[in-house]
Amino acid sequence: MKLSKTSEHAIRVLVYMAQNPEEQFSVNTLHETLNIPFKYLGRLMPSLAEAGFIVATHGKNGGYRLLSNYEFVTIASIIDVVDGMDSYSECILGFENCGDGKPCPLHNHWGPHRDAIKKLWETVTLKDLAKRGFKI
Amino acid sequence: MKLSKTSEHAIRVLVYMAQNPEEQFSVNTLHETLNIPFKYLGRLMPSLAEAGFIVATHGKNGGYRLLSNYEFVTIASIIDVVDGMDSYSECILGFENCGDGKPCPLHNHWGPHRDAIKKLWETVTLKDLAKRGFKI
DNA sequence: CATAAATACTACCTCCTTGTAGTATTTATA
DNA sequence: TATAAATACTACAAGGAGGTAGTATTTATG
Repeated sequence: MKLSKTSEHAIRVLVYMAQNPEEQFSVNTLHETLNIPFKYLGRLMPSLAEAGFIVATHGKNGGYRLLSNYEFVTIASIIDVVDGMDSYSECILGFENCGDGKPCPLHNHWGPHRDAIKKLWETVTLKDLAKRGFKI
Repeated sequence: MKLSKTSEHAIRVLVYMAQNPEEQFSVNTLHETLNIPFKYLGRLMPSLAEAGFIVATHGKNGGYRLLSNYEFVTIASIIDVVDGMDSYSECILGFENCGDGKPCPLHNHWGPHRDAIKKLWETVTLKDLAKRGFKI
């Protein structure tokens, strides 16, 4: 029922960056602004770059900048990179082949909620979340 | 987005027992029927007994039996014992004081789903789930 | 009373997540 | 060209979840 800490961090960083999508941010700035451990963030950012959300500039005055497709980056695509989206398709009781044909006791109760949340994450984009006035 | 393995086990055990609520089950029987590790189950059951879901009979021919209030035992009360229900009230991004007044970027999207699932777990009882034909 | 079969307890092991530390590499600039 | 400031890489440490193992305790029964 929770995101991993790493997913929380990733979403917060990217939403924060999306509030000033043209700006370049150093890891140190993000660390100080968002209260995310510096070294941990320094390991997360390259994976977000590899995933195609951001791009790094090396050397002095370097940092990270959002890619221009950020308007279409969904929460699901972020979770997918960090945690994986598997749990949003799987049985809540862990049965491999639970489904409409052979449901577990919770299947009919849980399925609609799980699907609704999955669809939510697949629909909401960084742009949707980048409005000011939110706690980041 | 997942229950812990231990919660999965606890729910499966209790739903299975609720299908024959008068019967007494040994840990070994439950282990073999439900494919839950014997020793792990042997540690889980006393905690379910302490929580008031089941009662143990010691010695030869002993085992566990559901208590008579099982009809009113909710999924939430089981999760509460094993995992805790805290995450069903907390902010999805981990903000301590996220709320309607000072929402995080996901608060308005996530809150309704989180609340709906919490209500579901607080509503569904072992009796509701004990119907036959389910995969246990 | 001895034995068998059951729960109860305690210690340990492994893996994953989170976080920390140090060092290498890259690049702007005085 | 030397320095400073940034990312990149790699190893390690702490803690919790899941699982294993062994032993103690309880009790029915021959």
